Amino acid sequence: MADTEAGDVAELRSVLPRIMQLGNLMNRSGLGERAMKAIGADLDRPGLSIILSLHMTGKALRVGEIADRMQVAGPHVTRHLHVLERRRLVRGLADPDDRRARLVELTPDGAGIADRYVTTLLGWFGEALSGWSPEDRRTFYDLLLRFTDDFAAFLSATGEDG
Amino acid sequence: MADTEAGDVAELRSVLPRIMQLGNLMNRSGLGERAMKAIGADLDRPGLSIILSLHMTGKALRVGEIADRMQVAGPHVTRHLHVLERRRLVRGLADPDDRRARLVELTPDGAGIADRYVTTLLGWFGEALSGWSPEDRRTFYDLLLRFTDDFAAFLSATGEDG
DNA sequence: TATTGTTATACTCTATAACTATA
DNA sequence: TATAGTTATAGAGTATAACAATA
Repeated sequence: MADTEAGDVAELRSVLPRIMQLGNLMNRSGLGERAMKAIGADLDRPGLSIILSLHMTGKALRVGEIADRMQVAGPHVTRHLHVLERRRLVRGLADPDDRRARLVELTPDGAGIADRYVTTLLGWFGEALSGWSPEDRRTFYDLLLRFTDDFAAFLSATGEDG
Repeated sequence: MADTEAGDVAELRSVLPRIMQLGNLMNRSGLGERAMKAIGADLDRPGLSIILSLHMTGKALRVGEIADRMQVAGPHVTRHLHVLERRRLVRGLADPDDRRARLVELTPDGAGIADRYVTTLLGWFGEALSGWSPEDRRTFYDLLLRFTDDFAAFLSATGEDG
């Protein structure tokens, strides 16, 4: 048992850099810029992030909800929404239930960009995984889902009290 | 075959948000700040990133090599190295082979912070995975390694020519 | 002439504070 | 009095340009 624990830690230690690397590949590394270029769009990262939040949710969101999903402060979203609205990629609606709030939704143009962006990224992942067996892909998807769920749950469980 | 392909794409589409989420958990989400707090250190993110680069490589690096690993421009590294040097977390050495270059290495203090940081993160991952069977962990580690390798290889293969 | 690194400068991203309108 | 959002302001992170020293 002690051996098993020690082995696990050693193994995990060798994996940690890869998890970090994956995080960097997704965020830094110019992956997003490359995909934007591939689809002929030129949004900055905050703008893209807003559009993807709306796209992945599939419905109109309040400004605060977008900020929560992006994990940024409210004013940051407000500012970038101005740009997106001017470019007719999103539009604001009144919230019938609360007149303080503002609902934001994608225009067809905005939805098109989001969809092409996601499709491009999917294509790249598919190519990177083209040498994998269907079983390995499936297993990887399952375990990755489980891992993100468990890790996010751990973080939120330990984040509030300790 | 067509069905298999379509199924794969649909599956991948459902996984992509999780890969993005994992990237966000690693980079945004305050995970790093939390770990810094847990070990009683107070480095900013660029400083931490420099120290981790040195720690993971395990040897002295040139300024340009650090910048490459962090995927940032050179002057950014130079600036933050000043701070780290003033705090005695890294120190610069002359490169005997090339007098233009400067080698940077961790001091014991710097190495201590890097090690405690990594150990803290490892502990958290271990806790998040505490409900997993050893077989599932092992499989996840293997596939994650393979995925980051394959994806990084795909990006660098397609990045230069097309 | 090309490369390593630094200094100087400017731009992007994001947070905090102060405020307005509605609840 | 509390909440949703905006405006104004400030600070961190990062890039580009200009330069110095060595190759």
